[in-house]
Amino acid sequence: MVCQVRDGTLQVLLWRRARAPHAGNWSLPVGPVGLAETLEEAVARHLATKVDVRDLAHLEQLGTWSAVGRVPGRRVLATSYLGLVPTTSDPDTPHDTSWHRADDLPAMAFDHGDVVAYALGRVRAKLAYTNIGFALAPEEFTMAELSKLYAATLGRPVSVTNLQRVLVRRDVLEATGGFAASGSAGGRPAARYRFRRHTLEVTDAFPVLRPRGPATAGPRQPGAAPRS
Amino acid sequence: MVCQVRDGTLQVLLWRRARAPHAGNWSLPVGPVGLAETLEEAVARHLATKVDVRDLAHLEQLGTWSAVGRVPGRRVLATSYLGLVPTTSDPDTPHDTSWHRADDLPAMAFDHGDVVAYALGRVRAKLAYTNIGFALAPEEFTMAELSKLYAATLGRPVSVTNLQRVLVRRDVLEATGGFAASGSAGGRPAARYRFRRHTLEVTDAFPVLRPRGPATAGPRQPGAAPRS
DNA sequence: TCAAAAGTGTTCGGCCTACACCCATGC
DNA sequence: GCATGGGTGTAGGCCGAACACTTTTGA
Repeated sequence: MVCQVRDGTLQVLLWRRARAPHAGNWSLPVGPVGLAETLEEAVARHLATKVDVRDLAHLEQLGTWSAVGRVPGRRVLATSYLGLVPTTSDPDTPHDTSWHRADDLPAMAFDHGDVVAYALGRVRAKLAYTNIGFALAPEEFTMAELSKLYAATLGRPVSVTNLQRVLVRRDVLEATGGFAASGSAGGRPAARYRFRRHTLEVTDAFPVLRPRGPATAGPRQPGAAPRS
Repeated sequence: MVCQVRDGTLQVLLWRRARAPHAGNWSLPVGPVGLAETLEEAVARHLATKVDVRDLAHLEQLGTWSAVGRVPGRRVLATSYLGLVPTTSDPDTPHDTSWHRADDLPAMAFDHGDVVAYALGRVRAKLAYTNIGFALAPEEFTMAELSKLYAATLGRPVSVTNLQRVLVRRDVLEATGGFAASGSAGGRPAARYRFRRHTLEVTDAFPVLRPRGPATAGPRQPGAAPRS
């Protein structure tokens, strides 16, 4: 399942099926695995050739669906993946595919509705305890822009102030030193930030039942303050 | 991958392969999926018939491994599962299978070492934010016993005091009203507890970036997506 | 000088750890 | 009594949410 923040909302790329079963219904992009490729390679291949998605900033496996009747007529196991595309990418999708708002999805073919619901839950959860935002955001951004991106993904407003503090304290973001120009209405220019790393990391593992670490061991010490 | 707390340590059930490839090496119990069964049904079937594991208190999918050369000679995709067995169960395992301490595992066939490492990480993580302990613990227990179980799984000591407070606050445990007998050395009798629910629940979804709920909303509600 | 937008200081509350202290039992 | 083990009270720390306040710009 490929998703991207477009026009201020989280959207999912769907494909309208041409043939039976479920002809005319929306489904996720799918395809078979070759004998000489991994699942990840197969996913990347199908996405690139079928829907022109070549800028996957993150790809992770969700799970394998195996209900016996999930595809009528024959036995098909399907392993689903979550792919994230940054806002700066705009694939040249074919006519039978289009983006759909995550909060307004159509009925879907097979068990793809379950897959999408699971995937959306996972992205939203991971925003809270990993640096997964790197895969949705552009290379550089202001905190206001990042807040809008998070809000679009989560489906609710996100405080700019607290977002900045949390992500900087966790060392997920760093200031680039650059500033965005003020708008025509004036206002203080916004500092530009970037994600420190562009591979998925758990930045805040759940802390319960762990003994309190020695005060010196904490890599919790922040870097330099974002002002210079 | 089946695991259980035995003799105060977390152990994994392994099977010694008789034939090539990897003859003589330890591997996880495996088996093919039938055309008319789900993956979960296939796992339960193989575990029951091959290694007499019939008391799976919890079974969850881990992921699908697809490296091209993972099985020499032919293409095999494998979907791995995590199965948990409570301490009260003692399967009658055949001669070619045996339990191995999680902290002292042998070299393993195929990519099974990776699977085991991944599974152990998942169990340990989920102890912190779900009620997954129900699948390892007996029906009733004292807090001292549960603490030993957690310690065995996590590989480090767990404070009885704080474990009790955390799990009761989250409404994961409830007192049965019964008491364990004091030992011969005396001491106050320990209250007996049980897990309130015996299906996996996220009891403490990661709270970051969420607006503060209305104070009247009571204890935290579950329902967020699983984190993994 | 004022409005607008960004960033910081500070308070508040929740939750978890640690540790001291109280309770119940057998000898 | 007193040792032994279980349970509770309480203090301290960390972290995040909320919000007021300061900073920096354009008109």
